[in-house]
Amino acid sequence: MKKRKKNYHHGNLAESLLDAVDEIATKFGLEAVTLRACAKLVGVSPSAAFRHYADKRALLTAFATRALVELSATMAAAHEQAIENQDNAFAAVALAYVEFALDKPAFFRAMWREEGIYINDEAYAGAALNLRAQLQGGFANTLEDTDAESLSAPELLAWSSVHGLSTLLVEGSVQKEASQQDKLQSAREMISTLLPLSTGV
Amino acid sequence: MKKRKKNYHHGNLAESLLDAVDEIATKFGLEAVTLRACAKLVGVSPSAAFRHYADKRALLTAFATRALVELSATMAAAHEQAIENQDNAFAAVALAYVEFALDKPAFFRAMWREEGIYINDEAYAGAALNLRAQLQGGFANTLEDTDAESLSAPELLAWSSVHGLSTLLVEGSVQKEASQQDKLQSAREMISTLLPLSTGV
DNA sequence: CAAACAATGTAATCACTGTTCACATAACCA
DNA sequence: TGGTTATGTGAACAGTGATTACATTGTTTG
Repeated sequence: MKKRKKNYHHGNLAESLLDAVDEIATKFGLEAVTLRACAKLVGVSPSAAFRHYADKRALLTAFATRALVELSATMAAAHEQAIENQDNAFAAVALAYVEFALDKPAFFRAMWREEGIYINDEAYAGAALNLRAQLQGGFANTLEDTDAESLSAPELLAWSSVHGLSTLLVEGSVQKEASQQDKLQSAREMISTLLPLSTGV
Repeated sequence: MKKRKKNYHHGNLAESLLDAVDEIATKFGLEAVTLRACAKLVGVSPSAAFRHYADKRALLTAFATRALVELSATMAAAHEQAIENQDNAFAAVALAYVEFALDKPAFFRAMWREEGIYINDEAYAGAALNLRAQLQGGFANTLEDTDAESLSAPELLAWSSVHGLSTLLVEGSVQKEASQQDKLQSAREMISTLLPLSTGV
């Protein structure tokens, strides 16, 4: 975090650019993220970015990867704490998913869009795979886990519903005017409707 | 559909531009949709578009509206046919939702993005409301419908899961390599897993 | 230690984007 | 008929991502 001044070489421009994306996306939305704005925010010429990222799309892919990692960490923490408290791990992880989307909509939006990121990028694909494992891990306590590779129907339903609710809330298709609290409450109710899946089998 | 040639005035440029968006988005993806490309496709100067749409965003909003209307119609048809066949109406409507997303990913993508369209546009909001009614109507047979205005927990779960699965499939986060058939099969399984949760009041 | 080399940043420039403005043309209506 | 409105044109504008030749710094090695 040290800021040496007057440095021709920035030090770790790659990471700083991601911070810039974060800041701009959080403040003004993903569509407002521009290569030049990021460069200016970091205090560097626009073309400098291309030394670290082949593309704007590559930059966004790196950002999406960071988002995936953060979400994984959030879910892992929720999982751990639920086990400590002897709460239902599935419900905790599912709620953490929605909560993350509500807290950091720019992150959440950036994570999944096939157009706009390089979905086959190695780091991205790895993070996505890891998140999926995290999801299945979160479900593992409660859901029938037939195959480690493919998602079982209950697992797919769980992920789909949680992901879908997050999307609908973030995009304003549902409860546009509601408070964060109300949205979370809806999420809780939806998740509890989902719970019978976990007790069976 | 008549194409009068050499007309300085196009006739119904507004609609034709939407067709152009459709064509380009379907062929090359939503991100490839450019005002100039649409204009060229229609055979008109770029600035002509602004006589009919205030913005590029307004054009995309109109396109999203069209998509919503089509989806509503698709679901209505599925609903009707299910009743004829004495099939489960909810399952039919839900499957139609996913099927639409898979068939017309550009439409589906365009429908929901808050950034990129004017979510408060009158026509758009109306179509969205109508779709929601359509959804609740589809569920009405099987789901407990407590309140016409707000979504009940089972309704929210139903919409969320169907919407989430569609998103995950369209964005390639799940079953990226699978065939259309396999994806639909997964959808069917997920929906049938969902059924007991929704019907059991 | 200095010279060669690689890594990193800059400035100028390109094609393309959405958008605007003054103007041209056609349709409509009194 | 003539004038008003609706619609389309062409030339511009600033802003975008991207490339190129060049400048600066950090690192390695003889």
